[in-house]
Amino acid sequence: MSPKQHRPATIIEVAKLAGVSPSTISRVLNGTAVVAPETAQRVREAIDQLGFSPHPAARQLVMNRTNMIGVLLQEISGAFFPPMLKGIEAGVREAGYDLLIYSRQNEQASVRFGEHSVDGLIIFAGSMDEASLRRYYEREFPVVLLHQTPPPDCPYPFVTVENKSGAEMLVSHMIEVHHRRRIVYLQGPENHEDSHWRERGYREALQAHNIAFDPALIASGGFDEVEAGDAIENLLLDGVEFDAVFAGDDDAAVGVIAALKQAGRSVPQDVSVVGFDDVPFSRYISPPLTTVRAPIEQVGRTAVQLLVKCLRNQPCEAEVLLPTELVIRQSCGCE
Amino acid sequence: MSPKQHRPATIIEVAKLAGVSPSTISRVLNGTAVVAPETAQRVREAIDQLGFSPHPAARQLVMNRTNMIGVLLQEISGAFFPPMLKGIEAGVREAGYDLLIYSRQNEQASVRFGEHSVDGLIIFAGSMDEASLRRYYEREFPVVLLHQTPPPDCPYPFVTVENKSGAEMLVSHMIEVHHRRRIVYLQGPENHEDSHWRERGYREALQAHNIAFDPALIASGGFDEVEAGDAIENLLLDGVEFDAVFAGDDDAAVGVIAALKQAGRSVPQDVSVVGFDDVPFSRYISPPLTTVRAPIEQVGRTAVQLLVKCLRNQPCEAEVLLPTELVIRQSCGCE
DNA sequence: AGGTTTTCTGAAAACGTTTTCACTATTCTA
DNA sequence: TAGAATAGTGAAAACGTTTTCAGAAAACCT
Repeated sequence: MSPKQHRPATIIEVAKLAGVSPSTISRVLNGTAVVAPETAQRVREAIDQLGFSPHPAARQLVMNRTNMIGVLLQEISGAFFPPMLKGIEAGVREAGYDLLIYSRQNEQASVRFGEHSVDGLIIFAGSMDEASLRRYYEREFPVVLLHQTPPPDCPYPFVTVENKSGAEMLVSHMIEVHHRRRIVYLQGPENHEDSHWRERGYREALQAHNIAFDPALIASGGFDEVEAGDAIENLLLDGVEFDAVFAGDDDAAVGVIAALKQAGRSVPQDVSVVGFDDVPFSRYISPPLTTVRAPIEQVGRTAVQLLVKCLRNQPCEAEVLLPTELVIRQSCGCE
Repeated sequence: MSPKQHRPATIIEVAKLAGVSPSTISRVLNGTAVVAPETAQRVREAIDQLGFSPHPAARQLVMNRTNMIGVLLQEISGAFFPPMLKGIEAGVREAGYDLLIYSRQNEQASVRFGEHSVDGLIIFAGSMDEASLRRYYEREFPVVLLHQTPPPDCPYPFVTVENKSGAEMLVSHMIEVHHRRRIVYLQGPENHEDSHWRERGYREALQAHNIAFDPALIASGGFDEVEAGDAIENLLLDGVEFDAVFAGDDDAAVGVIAALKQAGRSVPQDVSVVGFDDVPFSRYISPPLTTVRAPIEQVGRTAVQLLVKCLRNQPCEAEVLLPTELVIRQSCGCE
């Protein structure tokens, strides 16, 4: 059908073939003005015949928008990101945009990243320093934050989950039904807001049950399987007594369980272990993991929806907090 | 530092400030010609002062390349895609490109997708029909295929793993060391090439040990947890006798194990179960899964490297087959 | 029937770069 | 010292769209 030309057809060739001006082609393409039905028909035929599709760069240049949404994150790995990414992808698709992924493993985010490469940016916690963020804000560049509250002087919208109440449910459960009293908490990466709120929930649950907070029971698990395993190992080596572990997240929990077994402690008889997030494999590990379900996919999708509202200059929530839900399995000691 | 202008600076303003022509700015920006050291210095200062960065669309328009690589896949979920994506991301980053993700959940891939939006495309098995693929080939659009051999008339490069020998190792192991003779194979999604080769390996292992192939032992597991579980349930209901299951992949294997336990069969005492891929959680399920390690991340990275070679008109392998490796854990019956 | 609105279309400017070509000043060659 | 090569720079065309403006033809009014 279409000729074997190496260069794809341009709007001008289509115009010539249809016997009209480029303006008219543009109009039927975008429905931006009414054109006579017969003309439109001729144009459509010409388009088909040449297999024409408009050059995005040309369009971007004149319209000053790319129709792309960017997402900035630290790394794709872990059990946590895939569902989040999936939600983002779905949201982006629904809204008719394309998705540009930036994972800056360790490099600093380029100051001017995405400035005109994308129409808006979704930034995951910790992927960008405050200074850069502020620069975006000054330029009124659309951004929504994920699992991170913005600094007060650049009030970007953000979406996250109810970390504190989730954590509270978790440790209250271990205290109330399994009578645990010495519960260790494994912190996430430094300055990770999720970790901060989970620790708050942990402390409040302790307090509500009149259990004194013991700093010796806090260690760093990095939301990471091996780091968490090492942390537990060290605790054991140091002779710290504990009968339960709130691992921070599910990834860390599997590391904890492995380390505990390795050391000859049985889970959940000797020590209860709980995670956070309810990633897909949590139900399959041994013992099946008691955790809190975070609507990860929904977080991603919601973020996109917020961003799109901003892009359309529609009013948009300043923050959304998605609910979490306790899911009891067996690693806490339940049957 | 930079003025609070709403519109970012253009190359022309930089040129004015530095007292040179736009051409010169372009030259120091791209190092495309030698410019006097003092001039270059002045230009760099002007660039910094205005916080200038070139508009990608303008550049794309004139250079006719986007500096983006696209990846087309069906869905981000499953344990398989994240590592693959991670590898792709790493490769893309290394090569200095950006990554555009297209997941077409169920919609057909637009015929002209990516034609000028990306410089090249990585297409995962089954994400594009042959007709569209052929159209790309006619237009000499750079593509590399993932886990799929191209049709003979469009010999695009492809990368995949040694499915056949991996499967062979797996079932030979079950035959030789665990004396299994009635081994079911759960096929993947229809026309999935990985599944095809794994079945070949399965059959050859059978044959090598003089075990007759029994069609009753073949069912469809879809490389999916619940589909695989259902398949096993049905086999059990139909009274089919078997003492081992090669589940097709790891996702399916967890479904199989769950279904077996549900039915009161113990794994691995009553029946051996093995998967394929060695996704991260495989070691943590109960019992730990015997499987074959496929270098998934490496597959993604290699694909990008091939694609980049094509983009640079360097010679590039027509196919690369990454080796697989047996990893013995306990679901087969080993200790 | 004459004026006014409406409908449809085209010319041309703009978007922000890269690149070719030509030109000047400088350095080299013999 | 004259001519030739070289280094450094600028003017302007090109990339492929969208959009503003204005004009022609057709339809509508009274």
